[in-house]
Amino acid sequence: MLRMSKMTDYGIVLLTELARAGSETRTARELAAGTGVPLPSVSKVLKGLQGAGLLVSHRGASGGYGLSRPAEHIPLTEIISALEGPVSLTECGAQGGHAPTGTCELETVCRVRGHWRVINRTIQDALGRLTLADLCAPVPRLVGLGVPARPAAPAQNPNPIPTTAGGAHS
Amino acid sequence: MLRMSKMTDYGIVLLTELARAGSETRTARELAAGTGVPLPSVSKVLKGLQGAGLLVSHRGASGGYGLSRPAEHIPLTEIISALEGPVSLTECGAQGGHAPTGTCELETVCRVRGHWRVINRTIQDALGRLTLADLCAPVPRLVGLGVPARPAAPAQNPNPIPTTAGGAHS
DNA sequence: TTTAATGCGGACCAACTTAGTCCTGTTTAA
DNA sequence: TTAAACAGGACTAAGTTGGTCCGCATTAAA
Repeated sequence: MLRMSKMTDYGIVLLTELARAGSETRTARELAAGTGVPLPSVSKVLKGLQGAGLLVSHRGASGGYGLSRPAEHIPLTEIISALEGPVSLTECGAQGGHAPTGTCELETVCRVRGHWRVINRTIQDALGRLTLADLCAPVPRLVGLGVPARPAAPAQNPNPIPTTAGGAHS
Repeated sequence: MLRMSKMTDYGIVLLTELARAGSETRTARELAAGTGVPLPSVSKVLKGLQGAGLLVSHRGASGGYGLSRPAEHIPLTEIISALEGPVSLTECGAQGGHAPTGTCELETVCRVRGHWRVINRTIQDALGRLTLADLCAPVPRLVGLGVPARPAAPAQNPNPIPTTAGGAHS
């Protein structure tokens, strides 16, 4: 499935809500009400985003959270990696030092490893080119994602087999 | 972390090993010995790949597994989705029907959803452009991944903050 | 000065997922 | 007939995740 954790999903929803508030701050309570995310989880996610430097917080009465910089300057990769570590499909290729060489017991025989670095960078590039501001735009009219503007065809994929094993998982 | 499951990782390692064998078949036992992956797991993964149509199996004595088609015609997306469902960062955008509309309780308020479709397709494109044959090539000299050849800079990312929350997760 | 609202930093738990093991068929070449 | 190999389960242990809760520190306003 290759999915993000729910918390990261929450984080993105909360950030877009916050971006819509412009320079005003919002309390965790307000954001919970506005998005439908349960308050304790909102709290936890916001704390994480604050720790990563994406949000600034004001404590005390009439406190709240605000973006630390304009939404245009917050790339999607940074949001994701703030909440669940470096964007990487495999442990071994993670640049953050998650697998400090030696963790993967197959390392000596693994002939695939070098390729993951490239693949991971590709995904990071695609995700990093998208900012929080893009996610706030009303209609998904995203360009410059690194994929040539092109119809729905699977591009240079010359095999006629329907991608994704068809019914196996549906 | 955004990672694949270990089983999928195994699957890819096993498939490359199998691709190296050309048109010969290999037994689960041989593959386990050749890759270092524990035999029961090898068995499980191969069964999955067989069910998805990526492998053909021959039962009985001197049986074994072989690729169902040339490695050049097996895109990476198909391998991944065979072992862990459709390639998608979120449940709600998954094309396989995993979340049959209504699963996500935030659906009515979620303003981000439309964007995920685009993001997911981007990643699918990048991954689908790569085949098993590419993964077998000795050196990662991969082109045409959909990302314009470009230096290591994170592209249009003008913020000075070190991506990935720095020490928080390392 | 007091009060109440708010974020901070944890500990904690239940549920789910994952990786791994094992067992009993069935098939098939020798 | 035999043994090697795949097929298809059930099962378990460990880890992760999502979610809850609590007491504390901070601060604006009454």
